[in-house]
Amino acid sequence: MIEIGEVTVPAATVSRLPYYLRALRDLLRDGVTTTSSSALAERSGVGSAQLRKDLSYLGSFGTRGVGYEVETLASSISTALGLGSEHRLAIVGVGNLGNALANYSGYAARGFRLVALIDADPDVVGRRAAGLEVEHSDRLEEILAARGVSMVILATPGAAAQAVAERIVECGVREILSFSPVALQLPDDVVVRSVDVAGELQILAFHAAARHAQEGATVDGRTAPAATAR
Amino acid sequence: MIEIGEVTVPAATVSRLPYYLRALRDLLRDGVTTTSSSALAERSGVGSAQLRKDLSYLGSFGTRGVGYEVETLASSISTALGLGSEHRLAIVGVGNLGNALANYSGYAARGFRLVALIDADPDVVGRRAAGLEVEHSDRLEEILAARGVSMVILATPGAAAQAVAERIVECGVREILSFSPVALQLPDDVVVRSVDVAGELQILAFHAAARHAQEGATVDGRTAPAATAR
DNA sequence: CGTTGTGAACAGGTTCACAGCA
DNA sequence: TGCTGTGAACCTGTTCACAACG
Repeated sequence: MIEIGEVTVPAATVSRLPYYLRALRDLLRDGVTTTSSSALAERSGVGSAQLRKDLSYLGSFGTRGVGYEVETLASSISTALGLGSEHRLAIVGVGNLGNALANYSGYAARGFRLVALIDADPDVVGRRAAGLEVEHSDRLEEILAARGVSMVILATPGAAAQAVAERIVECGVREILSFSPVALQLPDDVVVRSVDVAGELQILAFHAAARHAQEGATVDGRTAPAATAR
Repeated sequence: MIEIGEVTVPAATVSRLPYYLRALRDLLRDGVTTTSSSALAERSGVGSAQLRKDLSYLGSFGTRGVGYEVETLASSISTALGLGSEHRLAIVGVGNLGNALANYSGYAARGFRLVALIDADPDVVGRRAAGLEVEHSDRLEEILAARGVSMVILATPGAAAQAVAERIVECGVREILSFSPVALQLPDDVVVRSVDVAGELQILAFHAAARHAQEGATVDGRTAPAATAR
């Protein structure tokens, strides 16, 4: 649970707000002005009760018997998410993935501004992407301070991640989105969201194995790749 | 909860198995042969009770008073995750992100084999990445069938995602890792894991807003500037 | 002894079902 | 009438604390 102002919002709710916001923006684009919890929930991939309960943590935005005004609700969620103020973003680690993330075009529309690209590899330093030049990580502290960076996307190799993260935190950054597959040890007040592509694939592999185990069992009784039983 | 063989494993547990596996591989690399639940938990970023409970769903792997043998445990988890058999992988949508994902080098080591790159853009078709040539999505069904693809990474623009996903499912693929920021409407037996970079940033923004609201409130009631430590 | 494996207590999140209201 | 907002019931997952045991 996360406190904001005098309200408390469950972490699970916060993690769904971006879905609602996206669905609302799609509706706006399509010229829809009013929607209902069930219609919006379907677009967001959740249940309608879930959606209403989530919104109830932020306030009361709908009209009973009618539904929600798309534009109003979108801006309310947007405000709750803190997208009113601009967040200045740096990408540290500009390999394949960091480069792809730099070229992502959706930052500005969502209140983020990419202001620095940083890497340790001399071959990468000096390259340009997204209108920025990649700068050397020796100057990391200087750059983060000068550009007023408040959020960092960390896309370094795993071996470098912990050390770099510590330097970043030392600069006062408290929100990090990490793509490095390591559990970062950082002070409690630092928020780290972690995206791990290989891990996601492994989770899918587990589901595949479960499916095959079941089919194997029901179809012909032979063992499919399964858990080492107890 | 997910059934595999005669065992039932909570989804939350499955989502942590990759962390444990990674930590174990790091230990192996460092030549460590034995570890304890608390040491392994620390490396994985979870509590030790959590780790032991998670492992208990898969079986009993440790020695009381001693701990776990790193290699044995790693291979047990690996088997549970279905990484024994090879999973044939296609990337659909080879833009910035798809390209970066194609160049990721860790697939083979984790039991995945990238066997096709597919895109709808004629400018992209024909390019090479990771030893493969990008092929046109007109031939998607043909390619997935011929290569025995069982898992797909979907990295198309949002507008195309739903339609492409339906074609993929039609080919018998039941595990999809999507990077497109839309809630895919697919049959219940299809497992979709979704990674949304913009969404993750928005969640971080919420945390930043919460932090500022608190500081602003306690400091002087006005909105506080940047997060200079607490 | 020291560490695992696990029942039992707890916490958090989801779903239900309906009262409240335009 | 129909949809929102929400207390209460339910369910899932986490943490505690200790018995089991090499």
